[in-house]
Amino acid sequence: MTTTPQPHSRPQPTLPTGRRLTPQRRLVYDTLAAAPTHPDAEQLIAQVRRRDPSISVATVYNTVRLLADAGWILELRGLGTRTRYDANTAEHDHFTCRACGAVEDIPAQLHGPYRLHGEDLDRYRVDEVRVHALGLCDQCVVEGPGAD
Amino acid sequence: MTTTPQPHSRPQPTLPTGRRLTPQRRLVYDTLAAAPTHPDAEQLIAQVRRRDPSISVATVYNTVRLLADAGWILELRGLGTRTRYDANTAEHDHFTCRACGAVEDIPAQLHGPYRLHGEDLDRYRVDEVRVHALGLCDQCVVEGPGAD
DNA sequence: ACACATTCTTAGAATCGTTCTACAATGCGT
DNA sequence: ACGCATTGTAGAACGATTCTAAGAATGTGT
Repeated sequence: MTTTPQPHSRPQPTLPTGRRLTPQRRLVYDTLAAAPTHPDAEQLIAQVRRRDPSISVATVYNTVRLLADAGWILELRGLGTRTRYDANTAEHDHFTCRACGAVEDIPAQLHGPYRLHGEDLDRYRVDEVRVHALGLCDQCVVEGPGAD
Repeated sequence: MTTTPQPHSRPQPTLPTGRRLTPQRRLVYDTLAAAPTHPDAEQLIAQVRRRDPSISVATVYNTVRLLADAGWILELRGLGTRTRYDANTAEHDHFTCRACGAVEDIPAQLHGPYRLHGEDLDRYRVDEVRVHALGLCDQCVVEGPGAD
């Protein structure tokens, strides 16, 4: 990593009108912002409960939806069966390890610009392109291509 | 379309040993191969039932899994909430319309090569890159940018 | 500080998409 | 035609997510 972002800084201090940043919500956001890999709901709930065992499943689900709508976090669908959550809202792509299932960010500057071209493009009004790489992470390559 | 593939040709006439291409399975495959957009399970079941109303939900689910394992079709996760199915197994990307939810193929030659670069790439052993574009399809642009 | 309206958290029920189970029906090799 | 593995069906079961109802907490105006 060349830059060191503050994991606890709130990128968008605005929630929809009337909605409050409660301790539970702050806890969910902070927990997610501190997670290196992008947890799914079950993992996030477990991590959050280490700090507040009384928080309910519904509160975490409600909170991630609220935070996603507000633009504080990203909901990642399609990286596997479950929805994963990502506190990094800067433009970036994702890498999934086929062996261990871990999901990592790929900084946007690590890949060249993706550009659609061709005559058929008249049919598309593209405003976002998501890139998802799959393969083996460093650790799984080391630990044993022959194992399993 | 510049090329005109035969929708009813079977790309891989091999199923796992002992598994038969039954009328129900052929119907599911043919229906999917004839669908312009990539249906989810519910849509596919409805389309299949127009030709065979007695086919069961489980049969369609079992069949798409079998066909996917055999490489006849692709399971598309992450384009929305539900899994969608695609009889086009050639390399290509996908476009999702934010307005109507339709999913279309983007031929691989319509975009430039995606290439990872940078020193951090030592950590990734990428073997596949999926690209997903989002925006508005031709029809939804025409029908009304202001009409939500 | 008090009353009030709004928002929040909680536990459990409900829902949605998908998979599993049990059993009858089918089809292939002999 | 017989035996046996494979298949199709309906419905139950399952896991992830969302909804509901009720009470608790918060903020505001006085």
